[in-house]
Amino acid sequence: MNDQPGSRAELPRQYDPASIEERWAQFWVSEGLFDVKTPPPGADAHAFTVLLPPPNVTGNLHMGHMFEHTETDILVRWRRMLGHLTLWVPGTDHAGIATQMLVERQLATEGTTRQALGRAAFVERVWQWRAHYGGAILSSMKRIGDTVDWSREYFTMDDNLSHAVREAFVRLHEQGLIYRGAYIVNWCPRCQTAISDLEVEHEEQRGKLWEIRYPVVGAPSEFLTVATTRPETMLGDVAVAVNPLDERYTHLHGKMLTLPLVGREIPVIVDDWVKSDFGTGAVKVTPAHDPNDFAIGQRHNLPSITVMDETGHMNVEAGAYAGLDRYVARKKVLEDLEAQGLLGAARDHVNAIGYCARCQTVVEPRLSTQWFVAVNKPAREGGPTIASLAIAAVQPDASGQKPIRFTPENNEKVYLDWMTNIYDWCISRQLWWGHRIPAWHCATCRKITVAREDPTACAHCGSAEITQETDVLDTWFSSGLLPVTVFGWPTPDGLPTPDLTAFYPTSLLVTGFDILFFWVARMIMLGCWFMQDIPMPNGSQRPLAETVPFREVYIHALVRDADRQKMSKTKGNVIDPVTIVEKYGTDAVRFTLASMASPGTDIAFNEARTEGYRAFANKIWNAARFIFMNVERAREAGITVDAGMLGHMPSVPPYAPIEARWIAARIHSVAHEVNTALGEYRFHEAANTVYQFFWGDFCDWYLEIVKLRLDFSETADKAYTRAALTMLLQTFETALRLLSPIMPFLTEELWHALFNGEPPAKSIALSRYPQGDPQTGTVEAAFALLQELIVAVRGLRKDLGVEEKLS
RNA sequence: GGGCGCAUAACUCAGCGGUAGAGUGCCACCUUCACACGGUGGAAGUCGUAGGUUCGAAUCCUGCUGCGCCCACCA
Repeated sequence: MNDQPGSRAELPRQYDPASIEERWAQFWVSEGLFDVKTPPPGADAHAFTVLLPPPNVTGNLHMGHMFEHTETDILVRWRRMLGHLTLWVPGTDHAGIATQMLVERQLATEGTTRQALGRAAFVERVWQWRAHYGGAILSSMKRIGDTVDWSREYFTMDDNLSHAVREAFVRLHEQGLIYRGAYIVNWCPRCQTAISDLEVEHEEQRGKLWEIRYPVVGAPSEFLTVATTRPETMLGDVAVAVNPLDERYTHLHGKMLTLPLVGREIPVIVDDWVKSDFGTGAVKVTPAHDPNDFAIGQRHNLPSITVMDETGHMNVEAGAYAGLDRYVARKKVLEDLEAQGLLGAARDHVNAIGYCARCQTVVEPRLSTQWFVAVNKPAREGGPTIASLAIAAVQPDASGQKPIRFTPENNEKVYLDWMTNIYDWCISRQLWWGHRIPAWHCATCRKITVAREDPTACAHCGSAEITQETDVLDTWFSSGLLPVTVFGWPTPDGLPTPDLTAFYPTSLLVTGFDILFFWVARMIMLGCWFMQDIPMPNGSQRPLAETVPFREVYIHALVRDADRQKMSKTKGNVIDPVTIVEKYGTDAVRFTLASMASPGTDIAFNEARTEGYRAFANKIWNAARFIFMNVERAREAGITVDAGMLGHMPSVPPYAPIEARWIAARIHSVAHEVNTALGEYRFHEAANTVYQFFWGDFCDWYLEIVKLRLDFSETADKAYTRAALTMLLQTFETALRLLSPIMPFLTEELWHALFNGEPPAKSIALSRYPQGDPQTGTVEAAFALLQELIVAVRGLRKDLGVEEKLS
């Protein structure tokens, strides 16, 4: 008759997660239990701060998210219960290229395009998309019990964050660290934008290495043979390069060649970069379509001829081939060369083809004008570079401590290798969805004005003929700033905001390997760079260790399907966490993920395992039913347990029954082990330890023995029964707290019920986490002996065919 | 071309120097008043392969085989 939360009346025989989870999820949010007020300056709050990797608003949460959120939430709940001021900041990411592509796809199904819509209308469409998916993501997070601070939830294109992005851009520009220029970049002909090296996926493919004979001018019947994998680019050749030491070609140095099919004359040049032992030892130089060729072109002052447009079709410079798709052009070029007898051998050749990570189109290296961040250039003579700070941030400082620590450790090496070999970062994208670059081009003097506020005139010549740059910023430029921007950077006075003082550096980042370079590295780069100028609260210079965006990075594994396949929408093997959660209960799914979360090992998610943990939840539920039932019986017999005894680690006098001394020792051991495991991100160990304790020790042994002690008859020794009952309740209550970071819903429900609706705190999540001392093992050893004896007797009984009821 | 990871019970995975573990599944018995999403008992692995170190190796080292991943401007 009483279905209020926290009522202990008449629990059903079977645990039904659906009947309680929505209720508690709502309660946690509506009560604002995990919202954190900024502590006043000077308060020593022991903050534990985590920034949630903002999910992309490209779709709903997937199992990988739930895994990441589960691990983080376990740690966050644990830290909170340890008494830290615990802040977990949620948000969502606009995910420029990814989201734009999905909306374009949606438009395609409606028979239209973004171009037909126009920029403003298209962006409006993307905002609608974002409203839908962003909302879905946030409600899923609530459903799975993430204890984030909802009052601080953000979207990467919120006004304040956009403002910060702009400030960062302007500041880097002022420091001479942002430049614009024509360079070879990875270009996706489908997305029609530049993409970064990281957004290119390489795949080895069998192809051909074609040899083409270039006639030598003034020497009839003499040729210089080059080798290429992309013959169509020859139309843009401006030279042929050979190694200066290659004696085969010494006589051709400085000679001119006739570029086949085009007729243009191009020089033979020498460059160390050319490897004599590859191909023919002669390289065609196409500066507009190859990064190495571009570098050669720079060294030798060669022109660049672009023969392909932004859609991957040949342009007017390609003459007769203009308008052809790049692969059609390739075929035709080969045919025409063949016809002219200029095509040599076509050798089998394996090389790595680059694909756009978003749409899988083959990427084209292309000369185009882009914006870059100079990562290896100091802002002032002798000063640090962005990369140098990001390198120092993971290496031991003067005190021998690493400002940032990676778990698993080997990720540190991967990070360092990447950061030490880093190139300038191309941050411009020819997209419509994102932060527009705050630069204005002057039609009069052609110069560029970069400004904090939208200018009305050119800063150089005063002309009003200015138009804003159409490019937007790489998504990761804005998300890379999040650790500072969510806490109020930039500040008008250049001093740390109260939030920065209290919460920066954040304590921990839990994220996947796939965004180690994209995001983790960029946060370190930008965080260290901008925070070096923000003094410490006492006005002193901020040391490197206080500029880092986070002190620890935990890199989690990947969730795969039961067959170890990577989950992907195209394969159709994506597991929707909400579906699974509705089927088994959130706690069972969380427990599954935790129990399999061994650092560094991918998870093959299979439901069979979840079924097992659903049974575990049911076991806990029924243990509670049993206990509550006995509390009720005891009350009827005039025996009550002092609620003041609850909330502490069970302790027993030496004369207490052995099972009481044993379970007390066990829960101390278990608490100790679980705390240690969580401190080392060993989720599976924590989960298995509590599982083993609750089912194996508490239910199978302790509970069975306690049954014999609970005598409510008239003649019973009430003090004796009361002591047993107290110990039982105390242990159970402790176990609930121990379990609650992993199974927050069930433990919340039972905890409130245990206190009969009058718990000592609004939520079990606000209670204290059990702490235990390692045990000497004497009681445990003695009890183990007893267990062995009982098992032996049971076996004997079975062997002899004695009926169990006879005892 | 560099670098990394994994191979343990039918399945999914722990263990990582000292007598092989868990969940699921399987077999037998038990519907006993918390729970059949249960209880009790049980079967099940020459820990990929070949060597080496050690008193002792699934656990450390080396080679091999098979998967998988990351990084890379040799046309």
